[in-house]
Amino acid sequence: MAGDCRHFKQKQHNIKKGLWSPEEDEKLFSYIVKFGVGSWTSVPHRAGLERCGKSCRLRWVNYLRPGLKRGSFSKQEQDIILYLHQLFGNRWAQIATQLPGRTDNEIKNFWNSCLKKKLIKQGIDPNTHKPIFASNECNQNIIPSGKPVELQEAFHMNNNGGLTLGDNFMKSNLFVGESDMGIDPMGFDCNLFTQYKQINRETSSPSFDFSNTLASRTMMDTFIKEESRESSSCTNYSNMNNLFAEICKYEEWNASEWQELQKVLASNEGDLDSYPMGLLSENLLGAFFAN
DNA sequence: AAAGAGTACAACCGCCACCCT
DNA sequence: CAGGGTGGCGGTTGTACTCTT
Repeated sequence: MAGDCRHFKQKQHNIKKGLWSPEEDEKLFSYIVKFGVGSWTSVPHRAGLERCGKSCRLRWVNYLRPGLKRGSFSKQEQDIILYLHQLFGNRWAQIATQLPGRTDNEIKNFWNSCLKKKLIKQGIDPNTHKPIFASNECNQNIIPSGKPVELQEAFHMNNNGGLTLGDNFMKSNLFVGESDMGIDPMGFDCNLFTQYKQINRETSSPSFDFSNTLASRTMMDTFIKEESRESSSCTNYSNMNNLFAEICKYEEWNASEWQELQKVLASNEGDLDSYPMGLLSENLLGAFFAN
């Protein structure tokens, strides 16, 4: 079968399985840092490992890759997972794109071992995110019950019970992109920030009100899903400057503030904390400088 | 202290889609 | 167009650790 190690052109004997030793980690890490990945098929041989390429790839992606967060999920991360799972279902890779430093495997494990049970305990069907014994579908909100503060602020409910992207949507940490933690700045515009900008470009209303109708909910779901689907073919470093400009425009910076940032970017130094850039981390700027 | 149960997480498996020849 | 190679994904299993009795 193509999915197992057989399709990584390797002899089947001497293929080690199971947990990775620190020595193996060291070999793989130093090889990739030195030479990059190239073809995973050739990595084990070149790195002196008795593993299949697929196993090496998995170890790198899920464990060794720089920028990965370790440790337990924060309340905010849990809220985001809950929300995105309601939108995407078990599309862990999609969900992971919105959680910088977390891998799809990690999120999947966390869901299966913890969040799922939590929901069931609360009487919520983890598949549908609706109360298990609920009969009236109209009463179900798109935001999970026990609405997380962050999400509430980002997607606040209007008087009709509809969903509105509020001003705080931009400011919420939902917009801390992949570039935070210093990973994958190439994928920055895959995140909800771009989706929001897209929405604002395509609609005249600055708040883009989603009333609580099936049609509008479907519209929003579809929109986000479509945007996410496009995520693999997104930006490159050259877009970063435009991105900064966009953010500054949104933040309504004046000309002098913008010039100040340009100076900092040019001089590659300065105290970035003093800038009103809640969405941008120093790591993002670091990635920008590094380019 | 030991054994069994439960939990968390790492790793594997099988399938699919894409690319290249 | 067909077929092989490869990377990526989601589901599942295995294992180490923790908790409970």
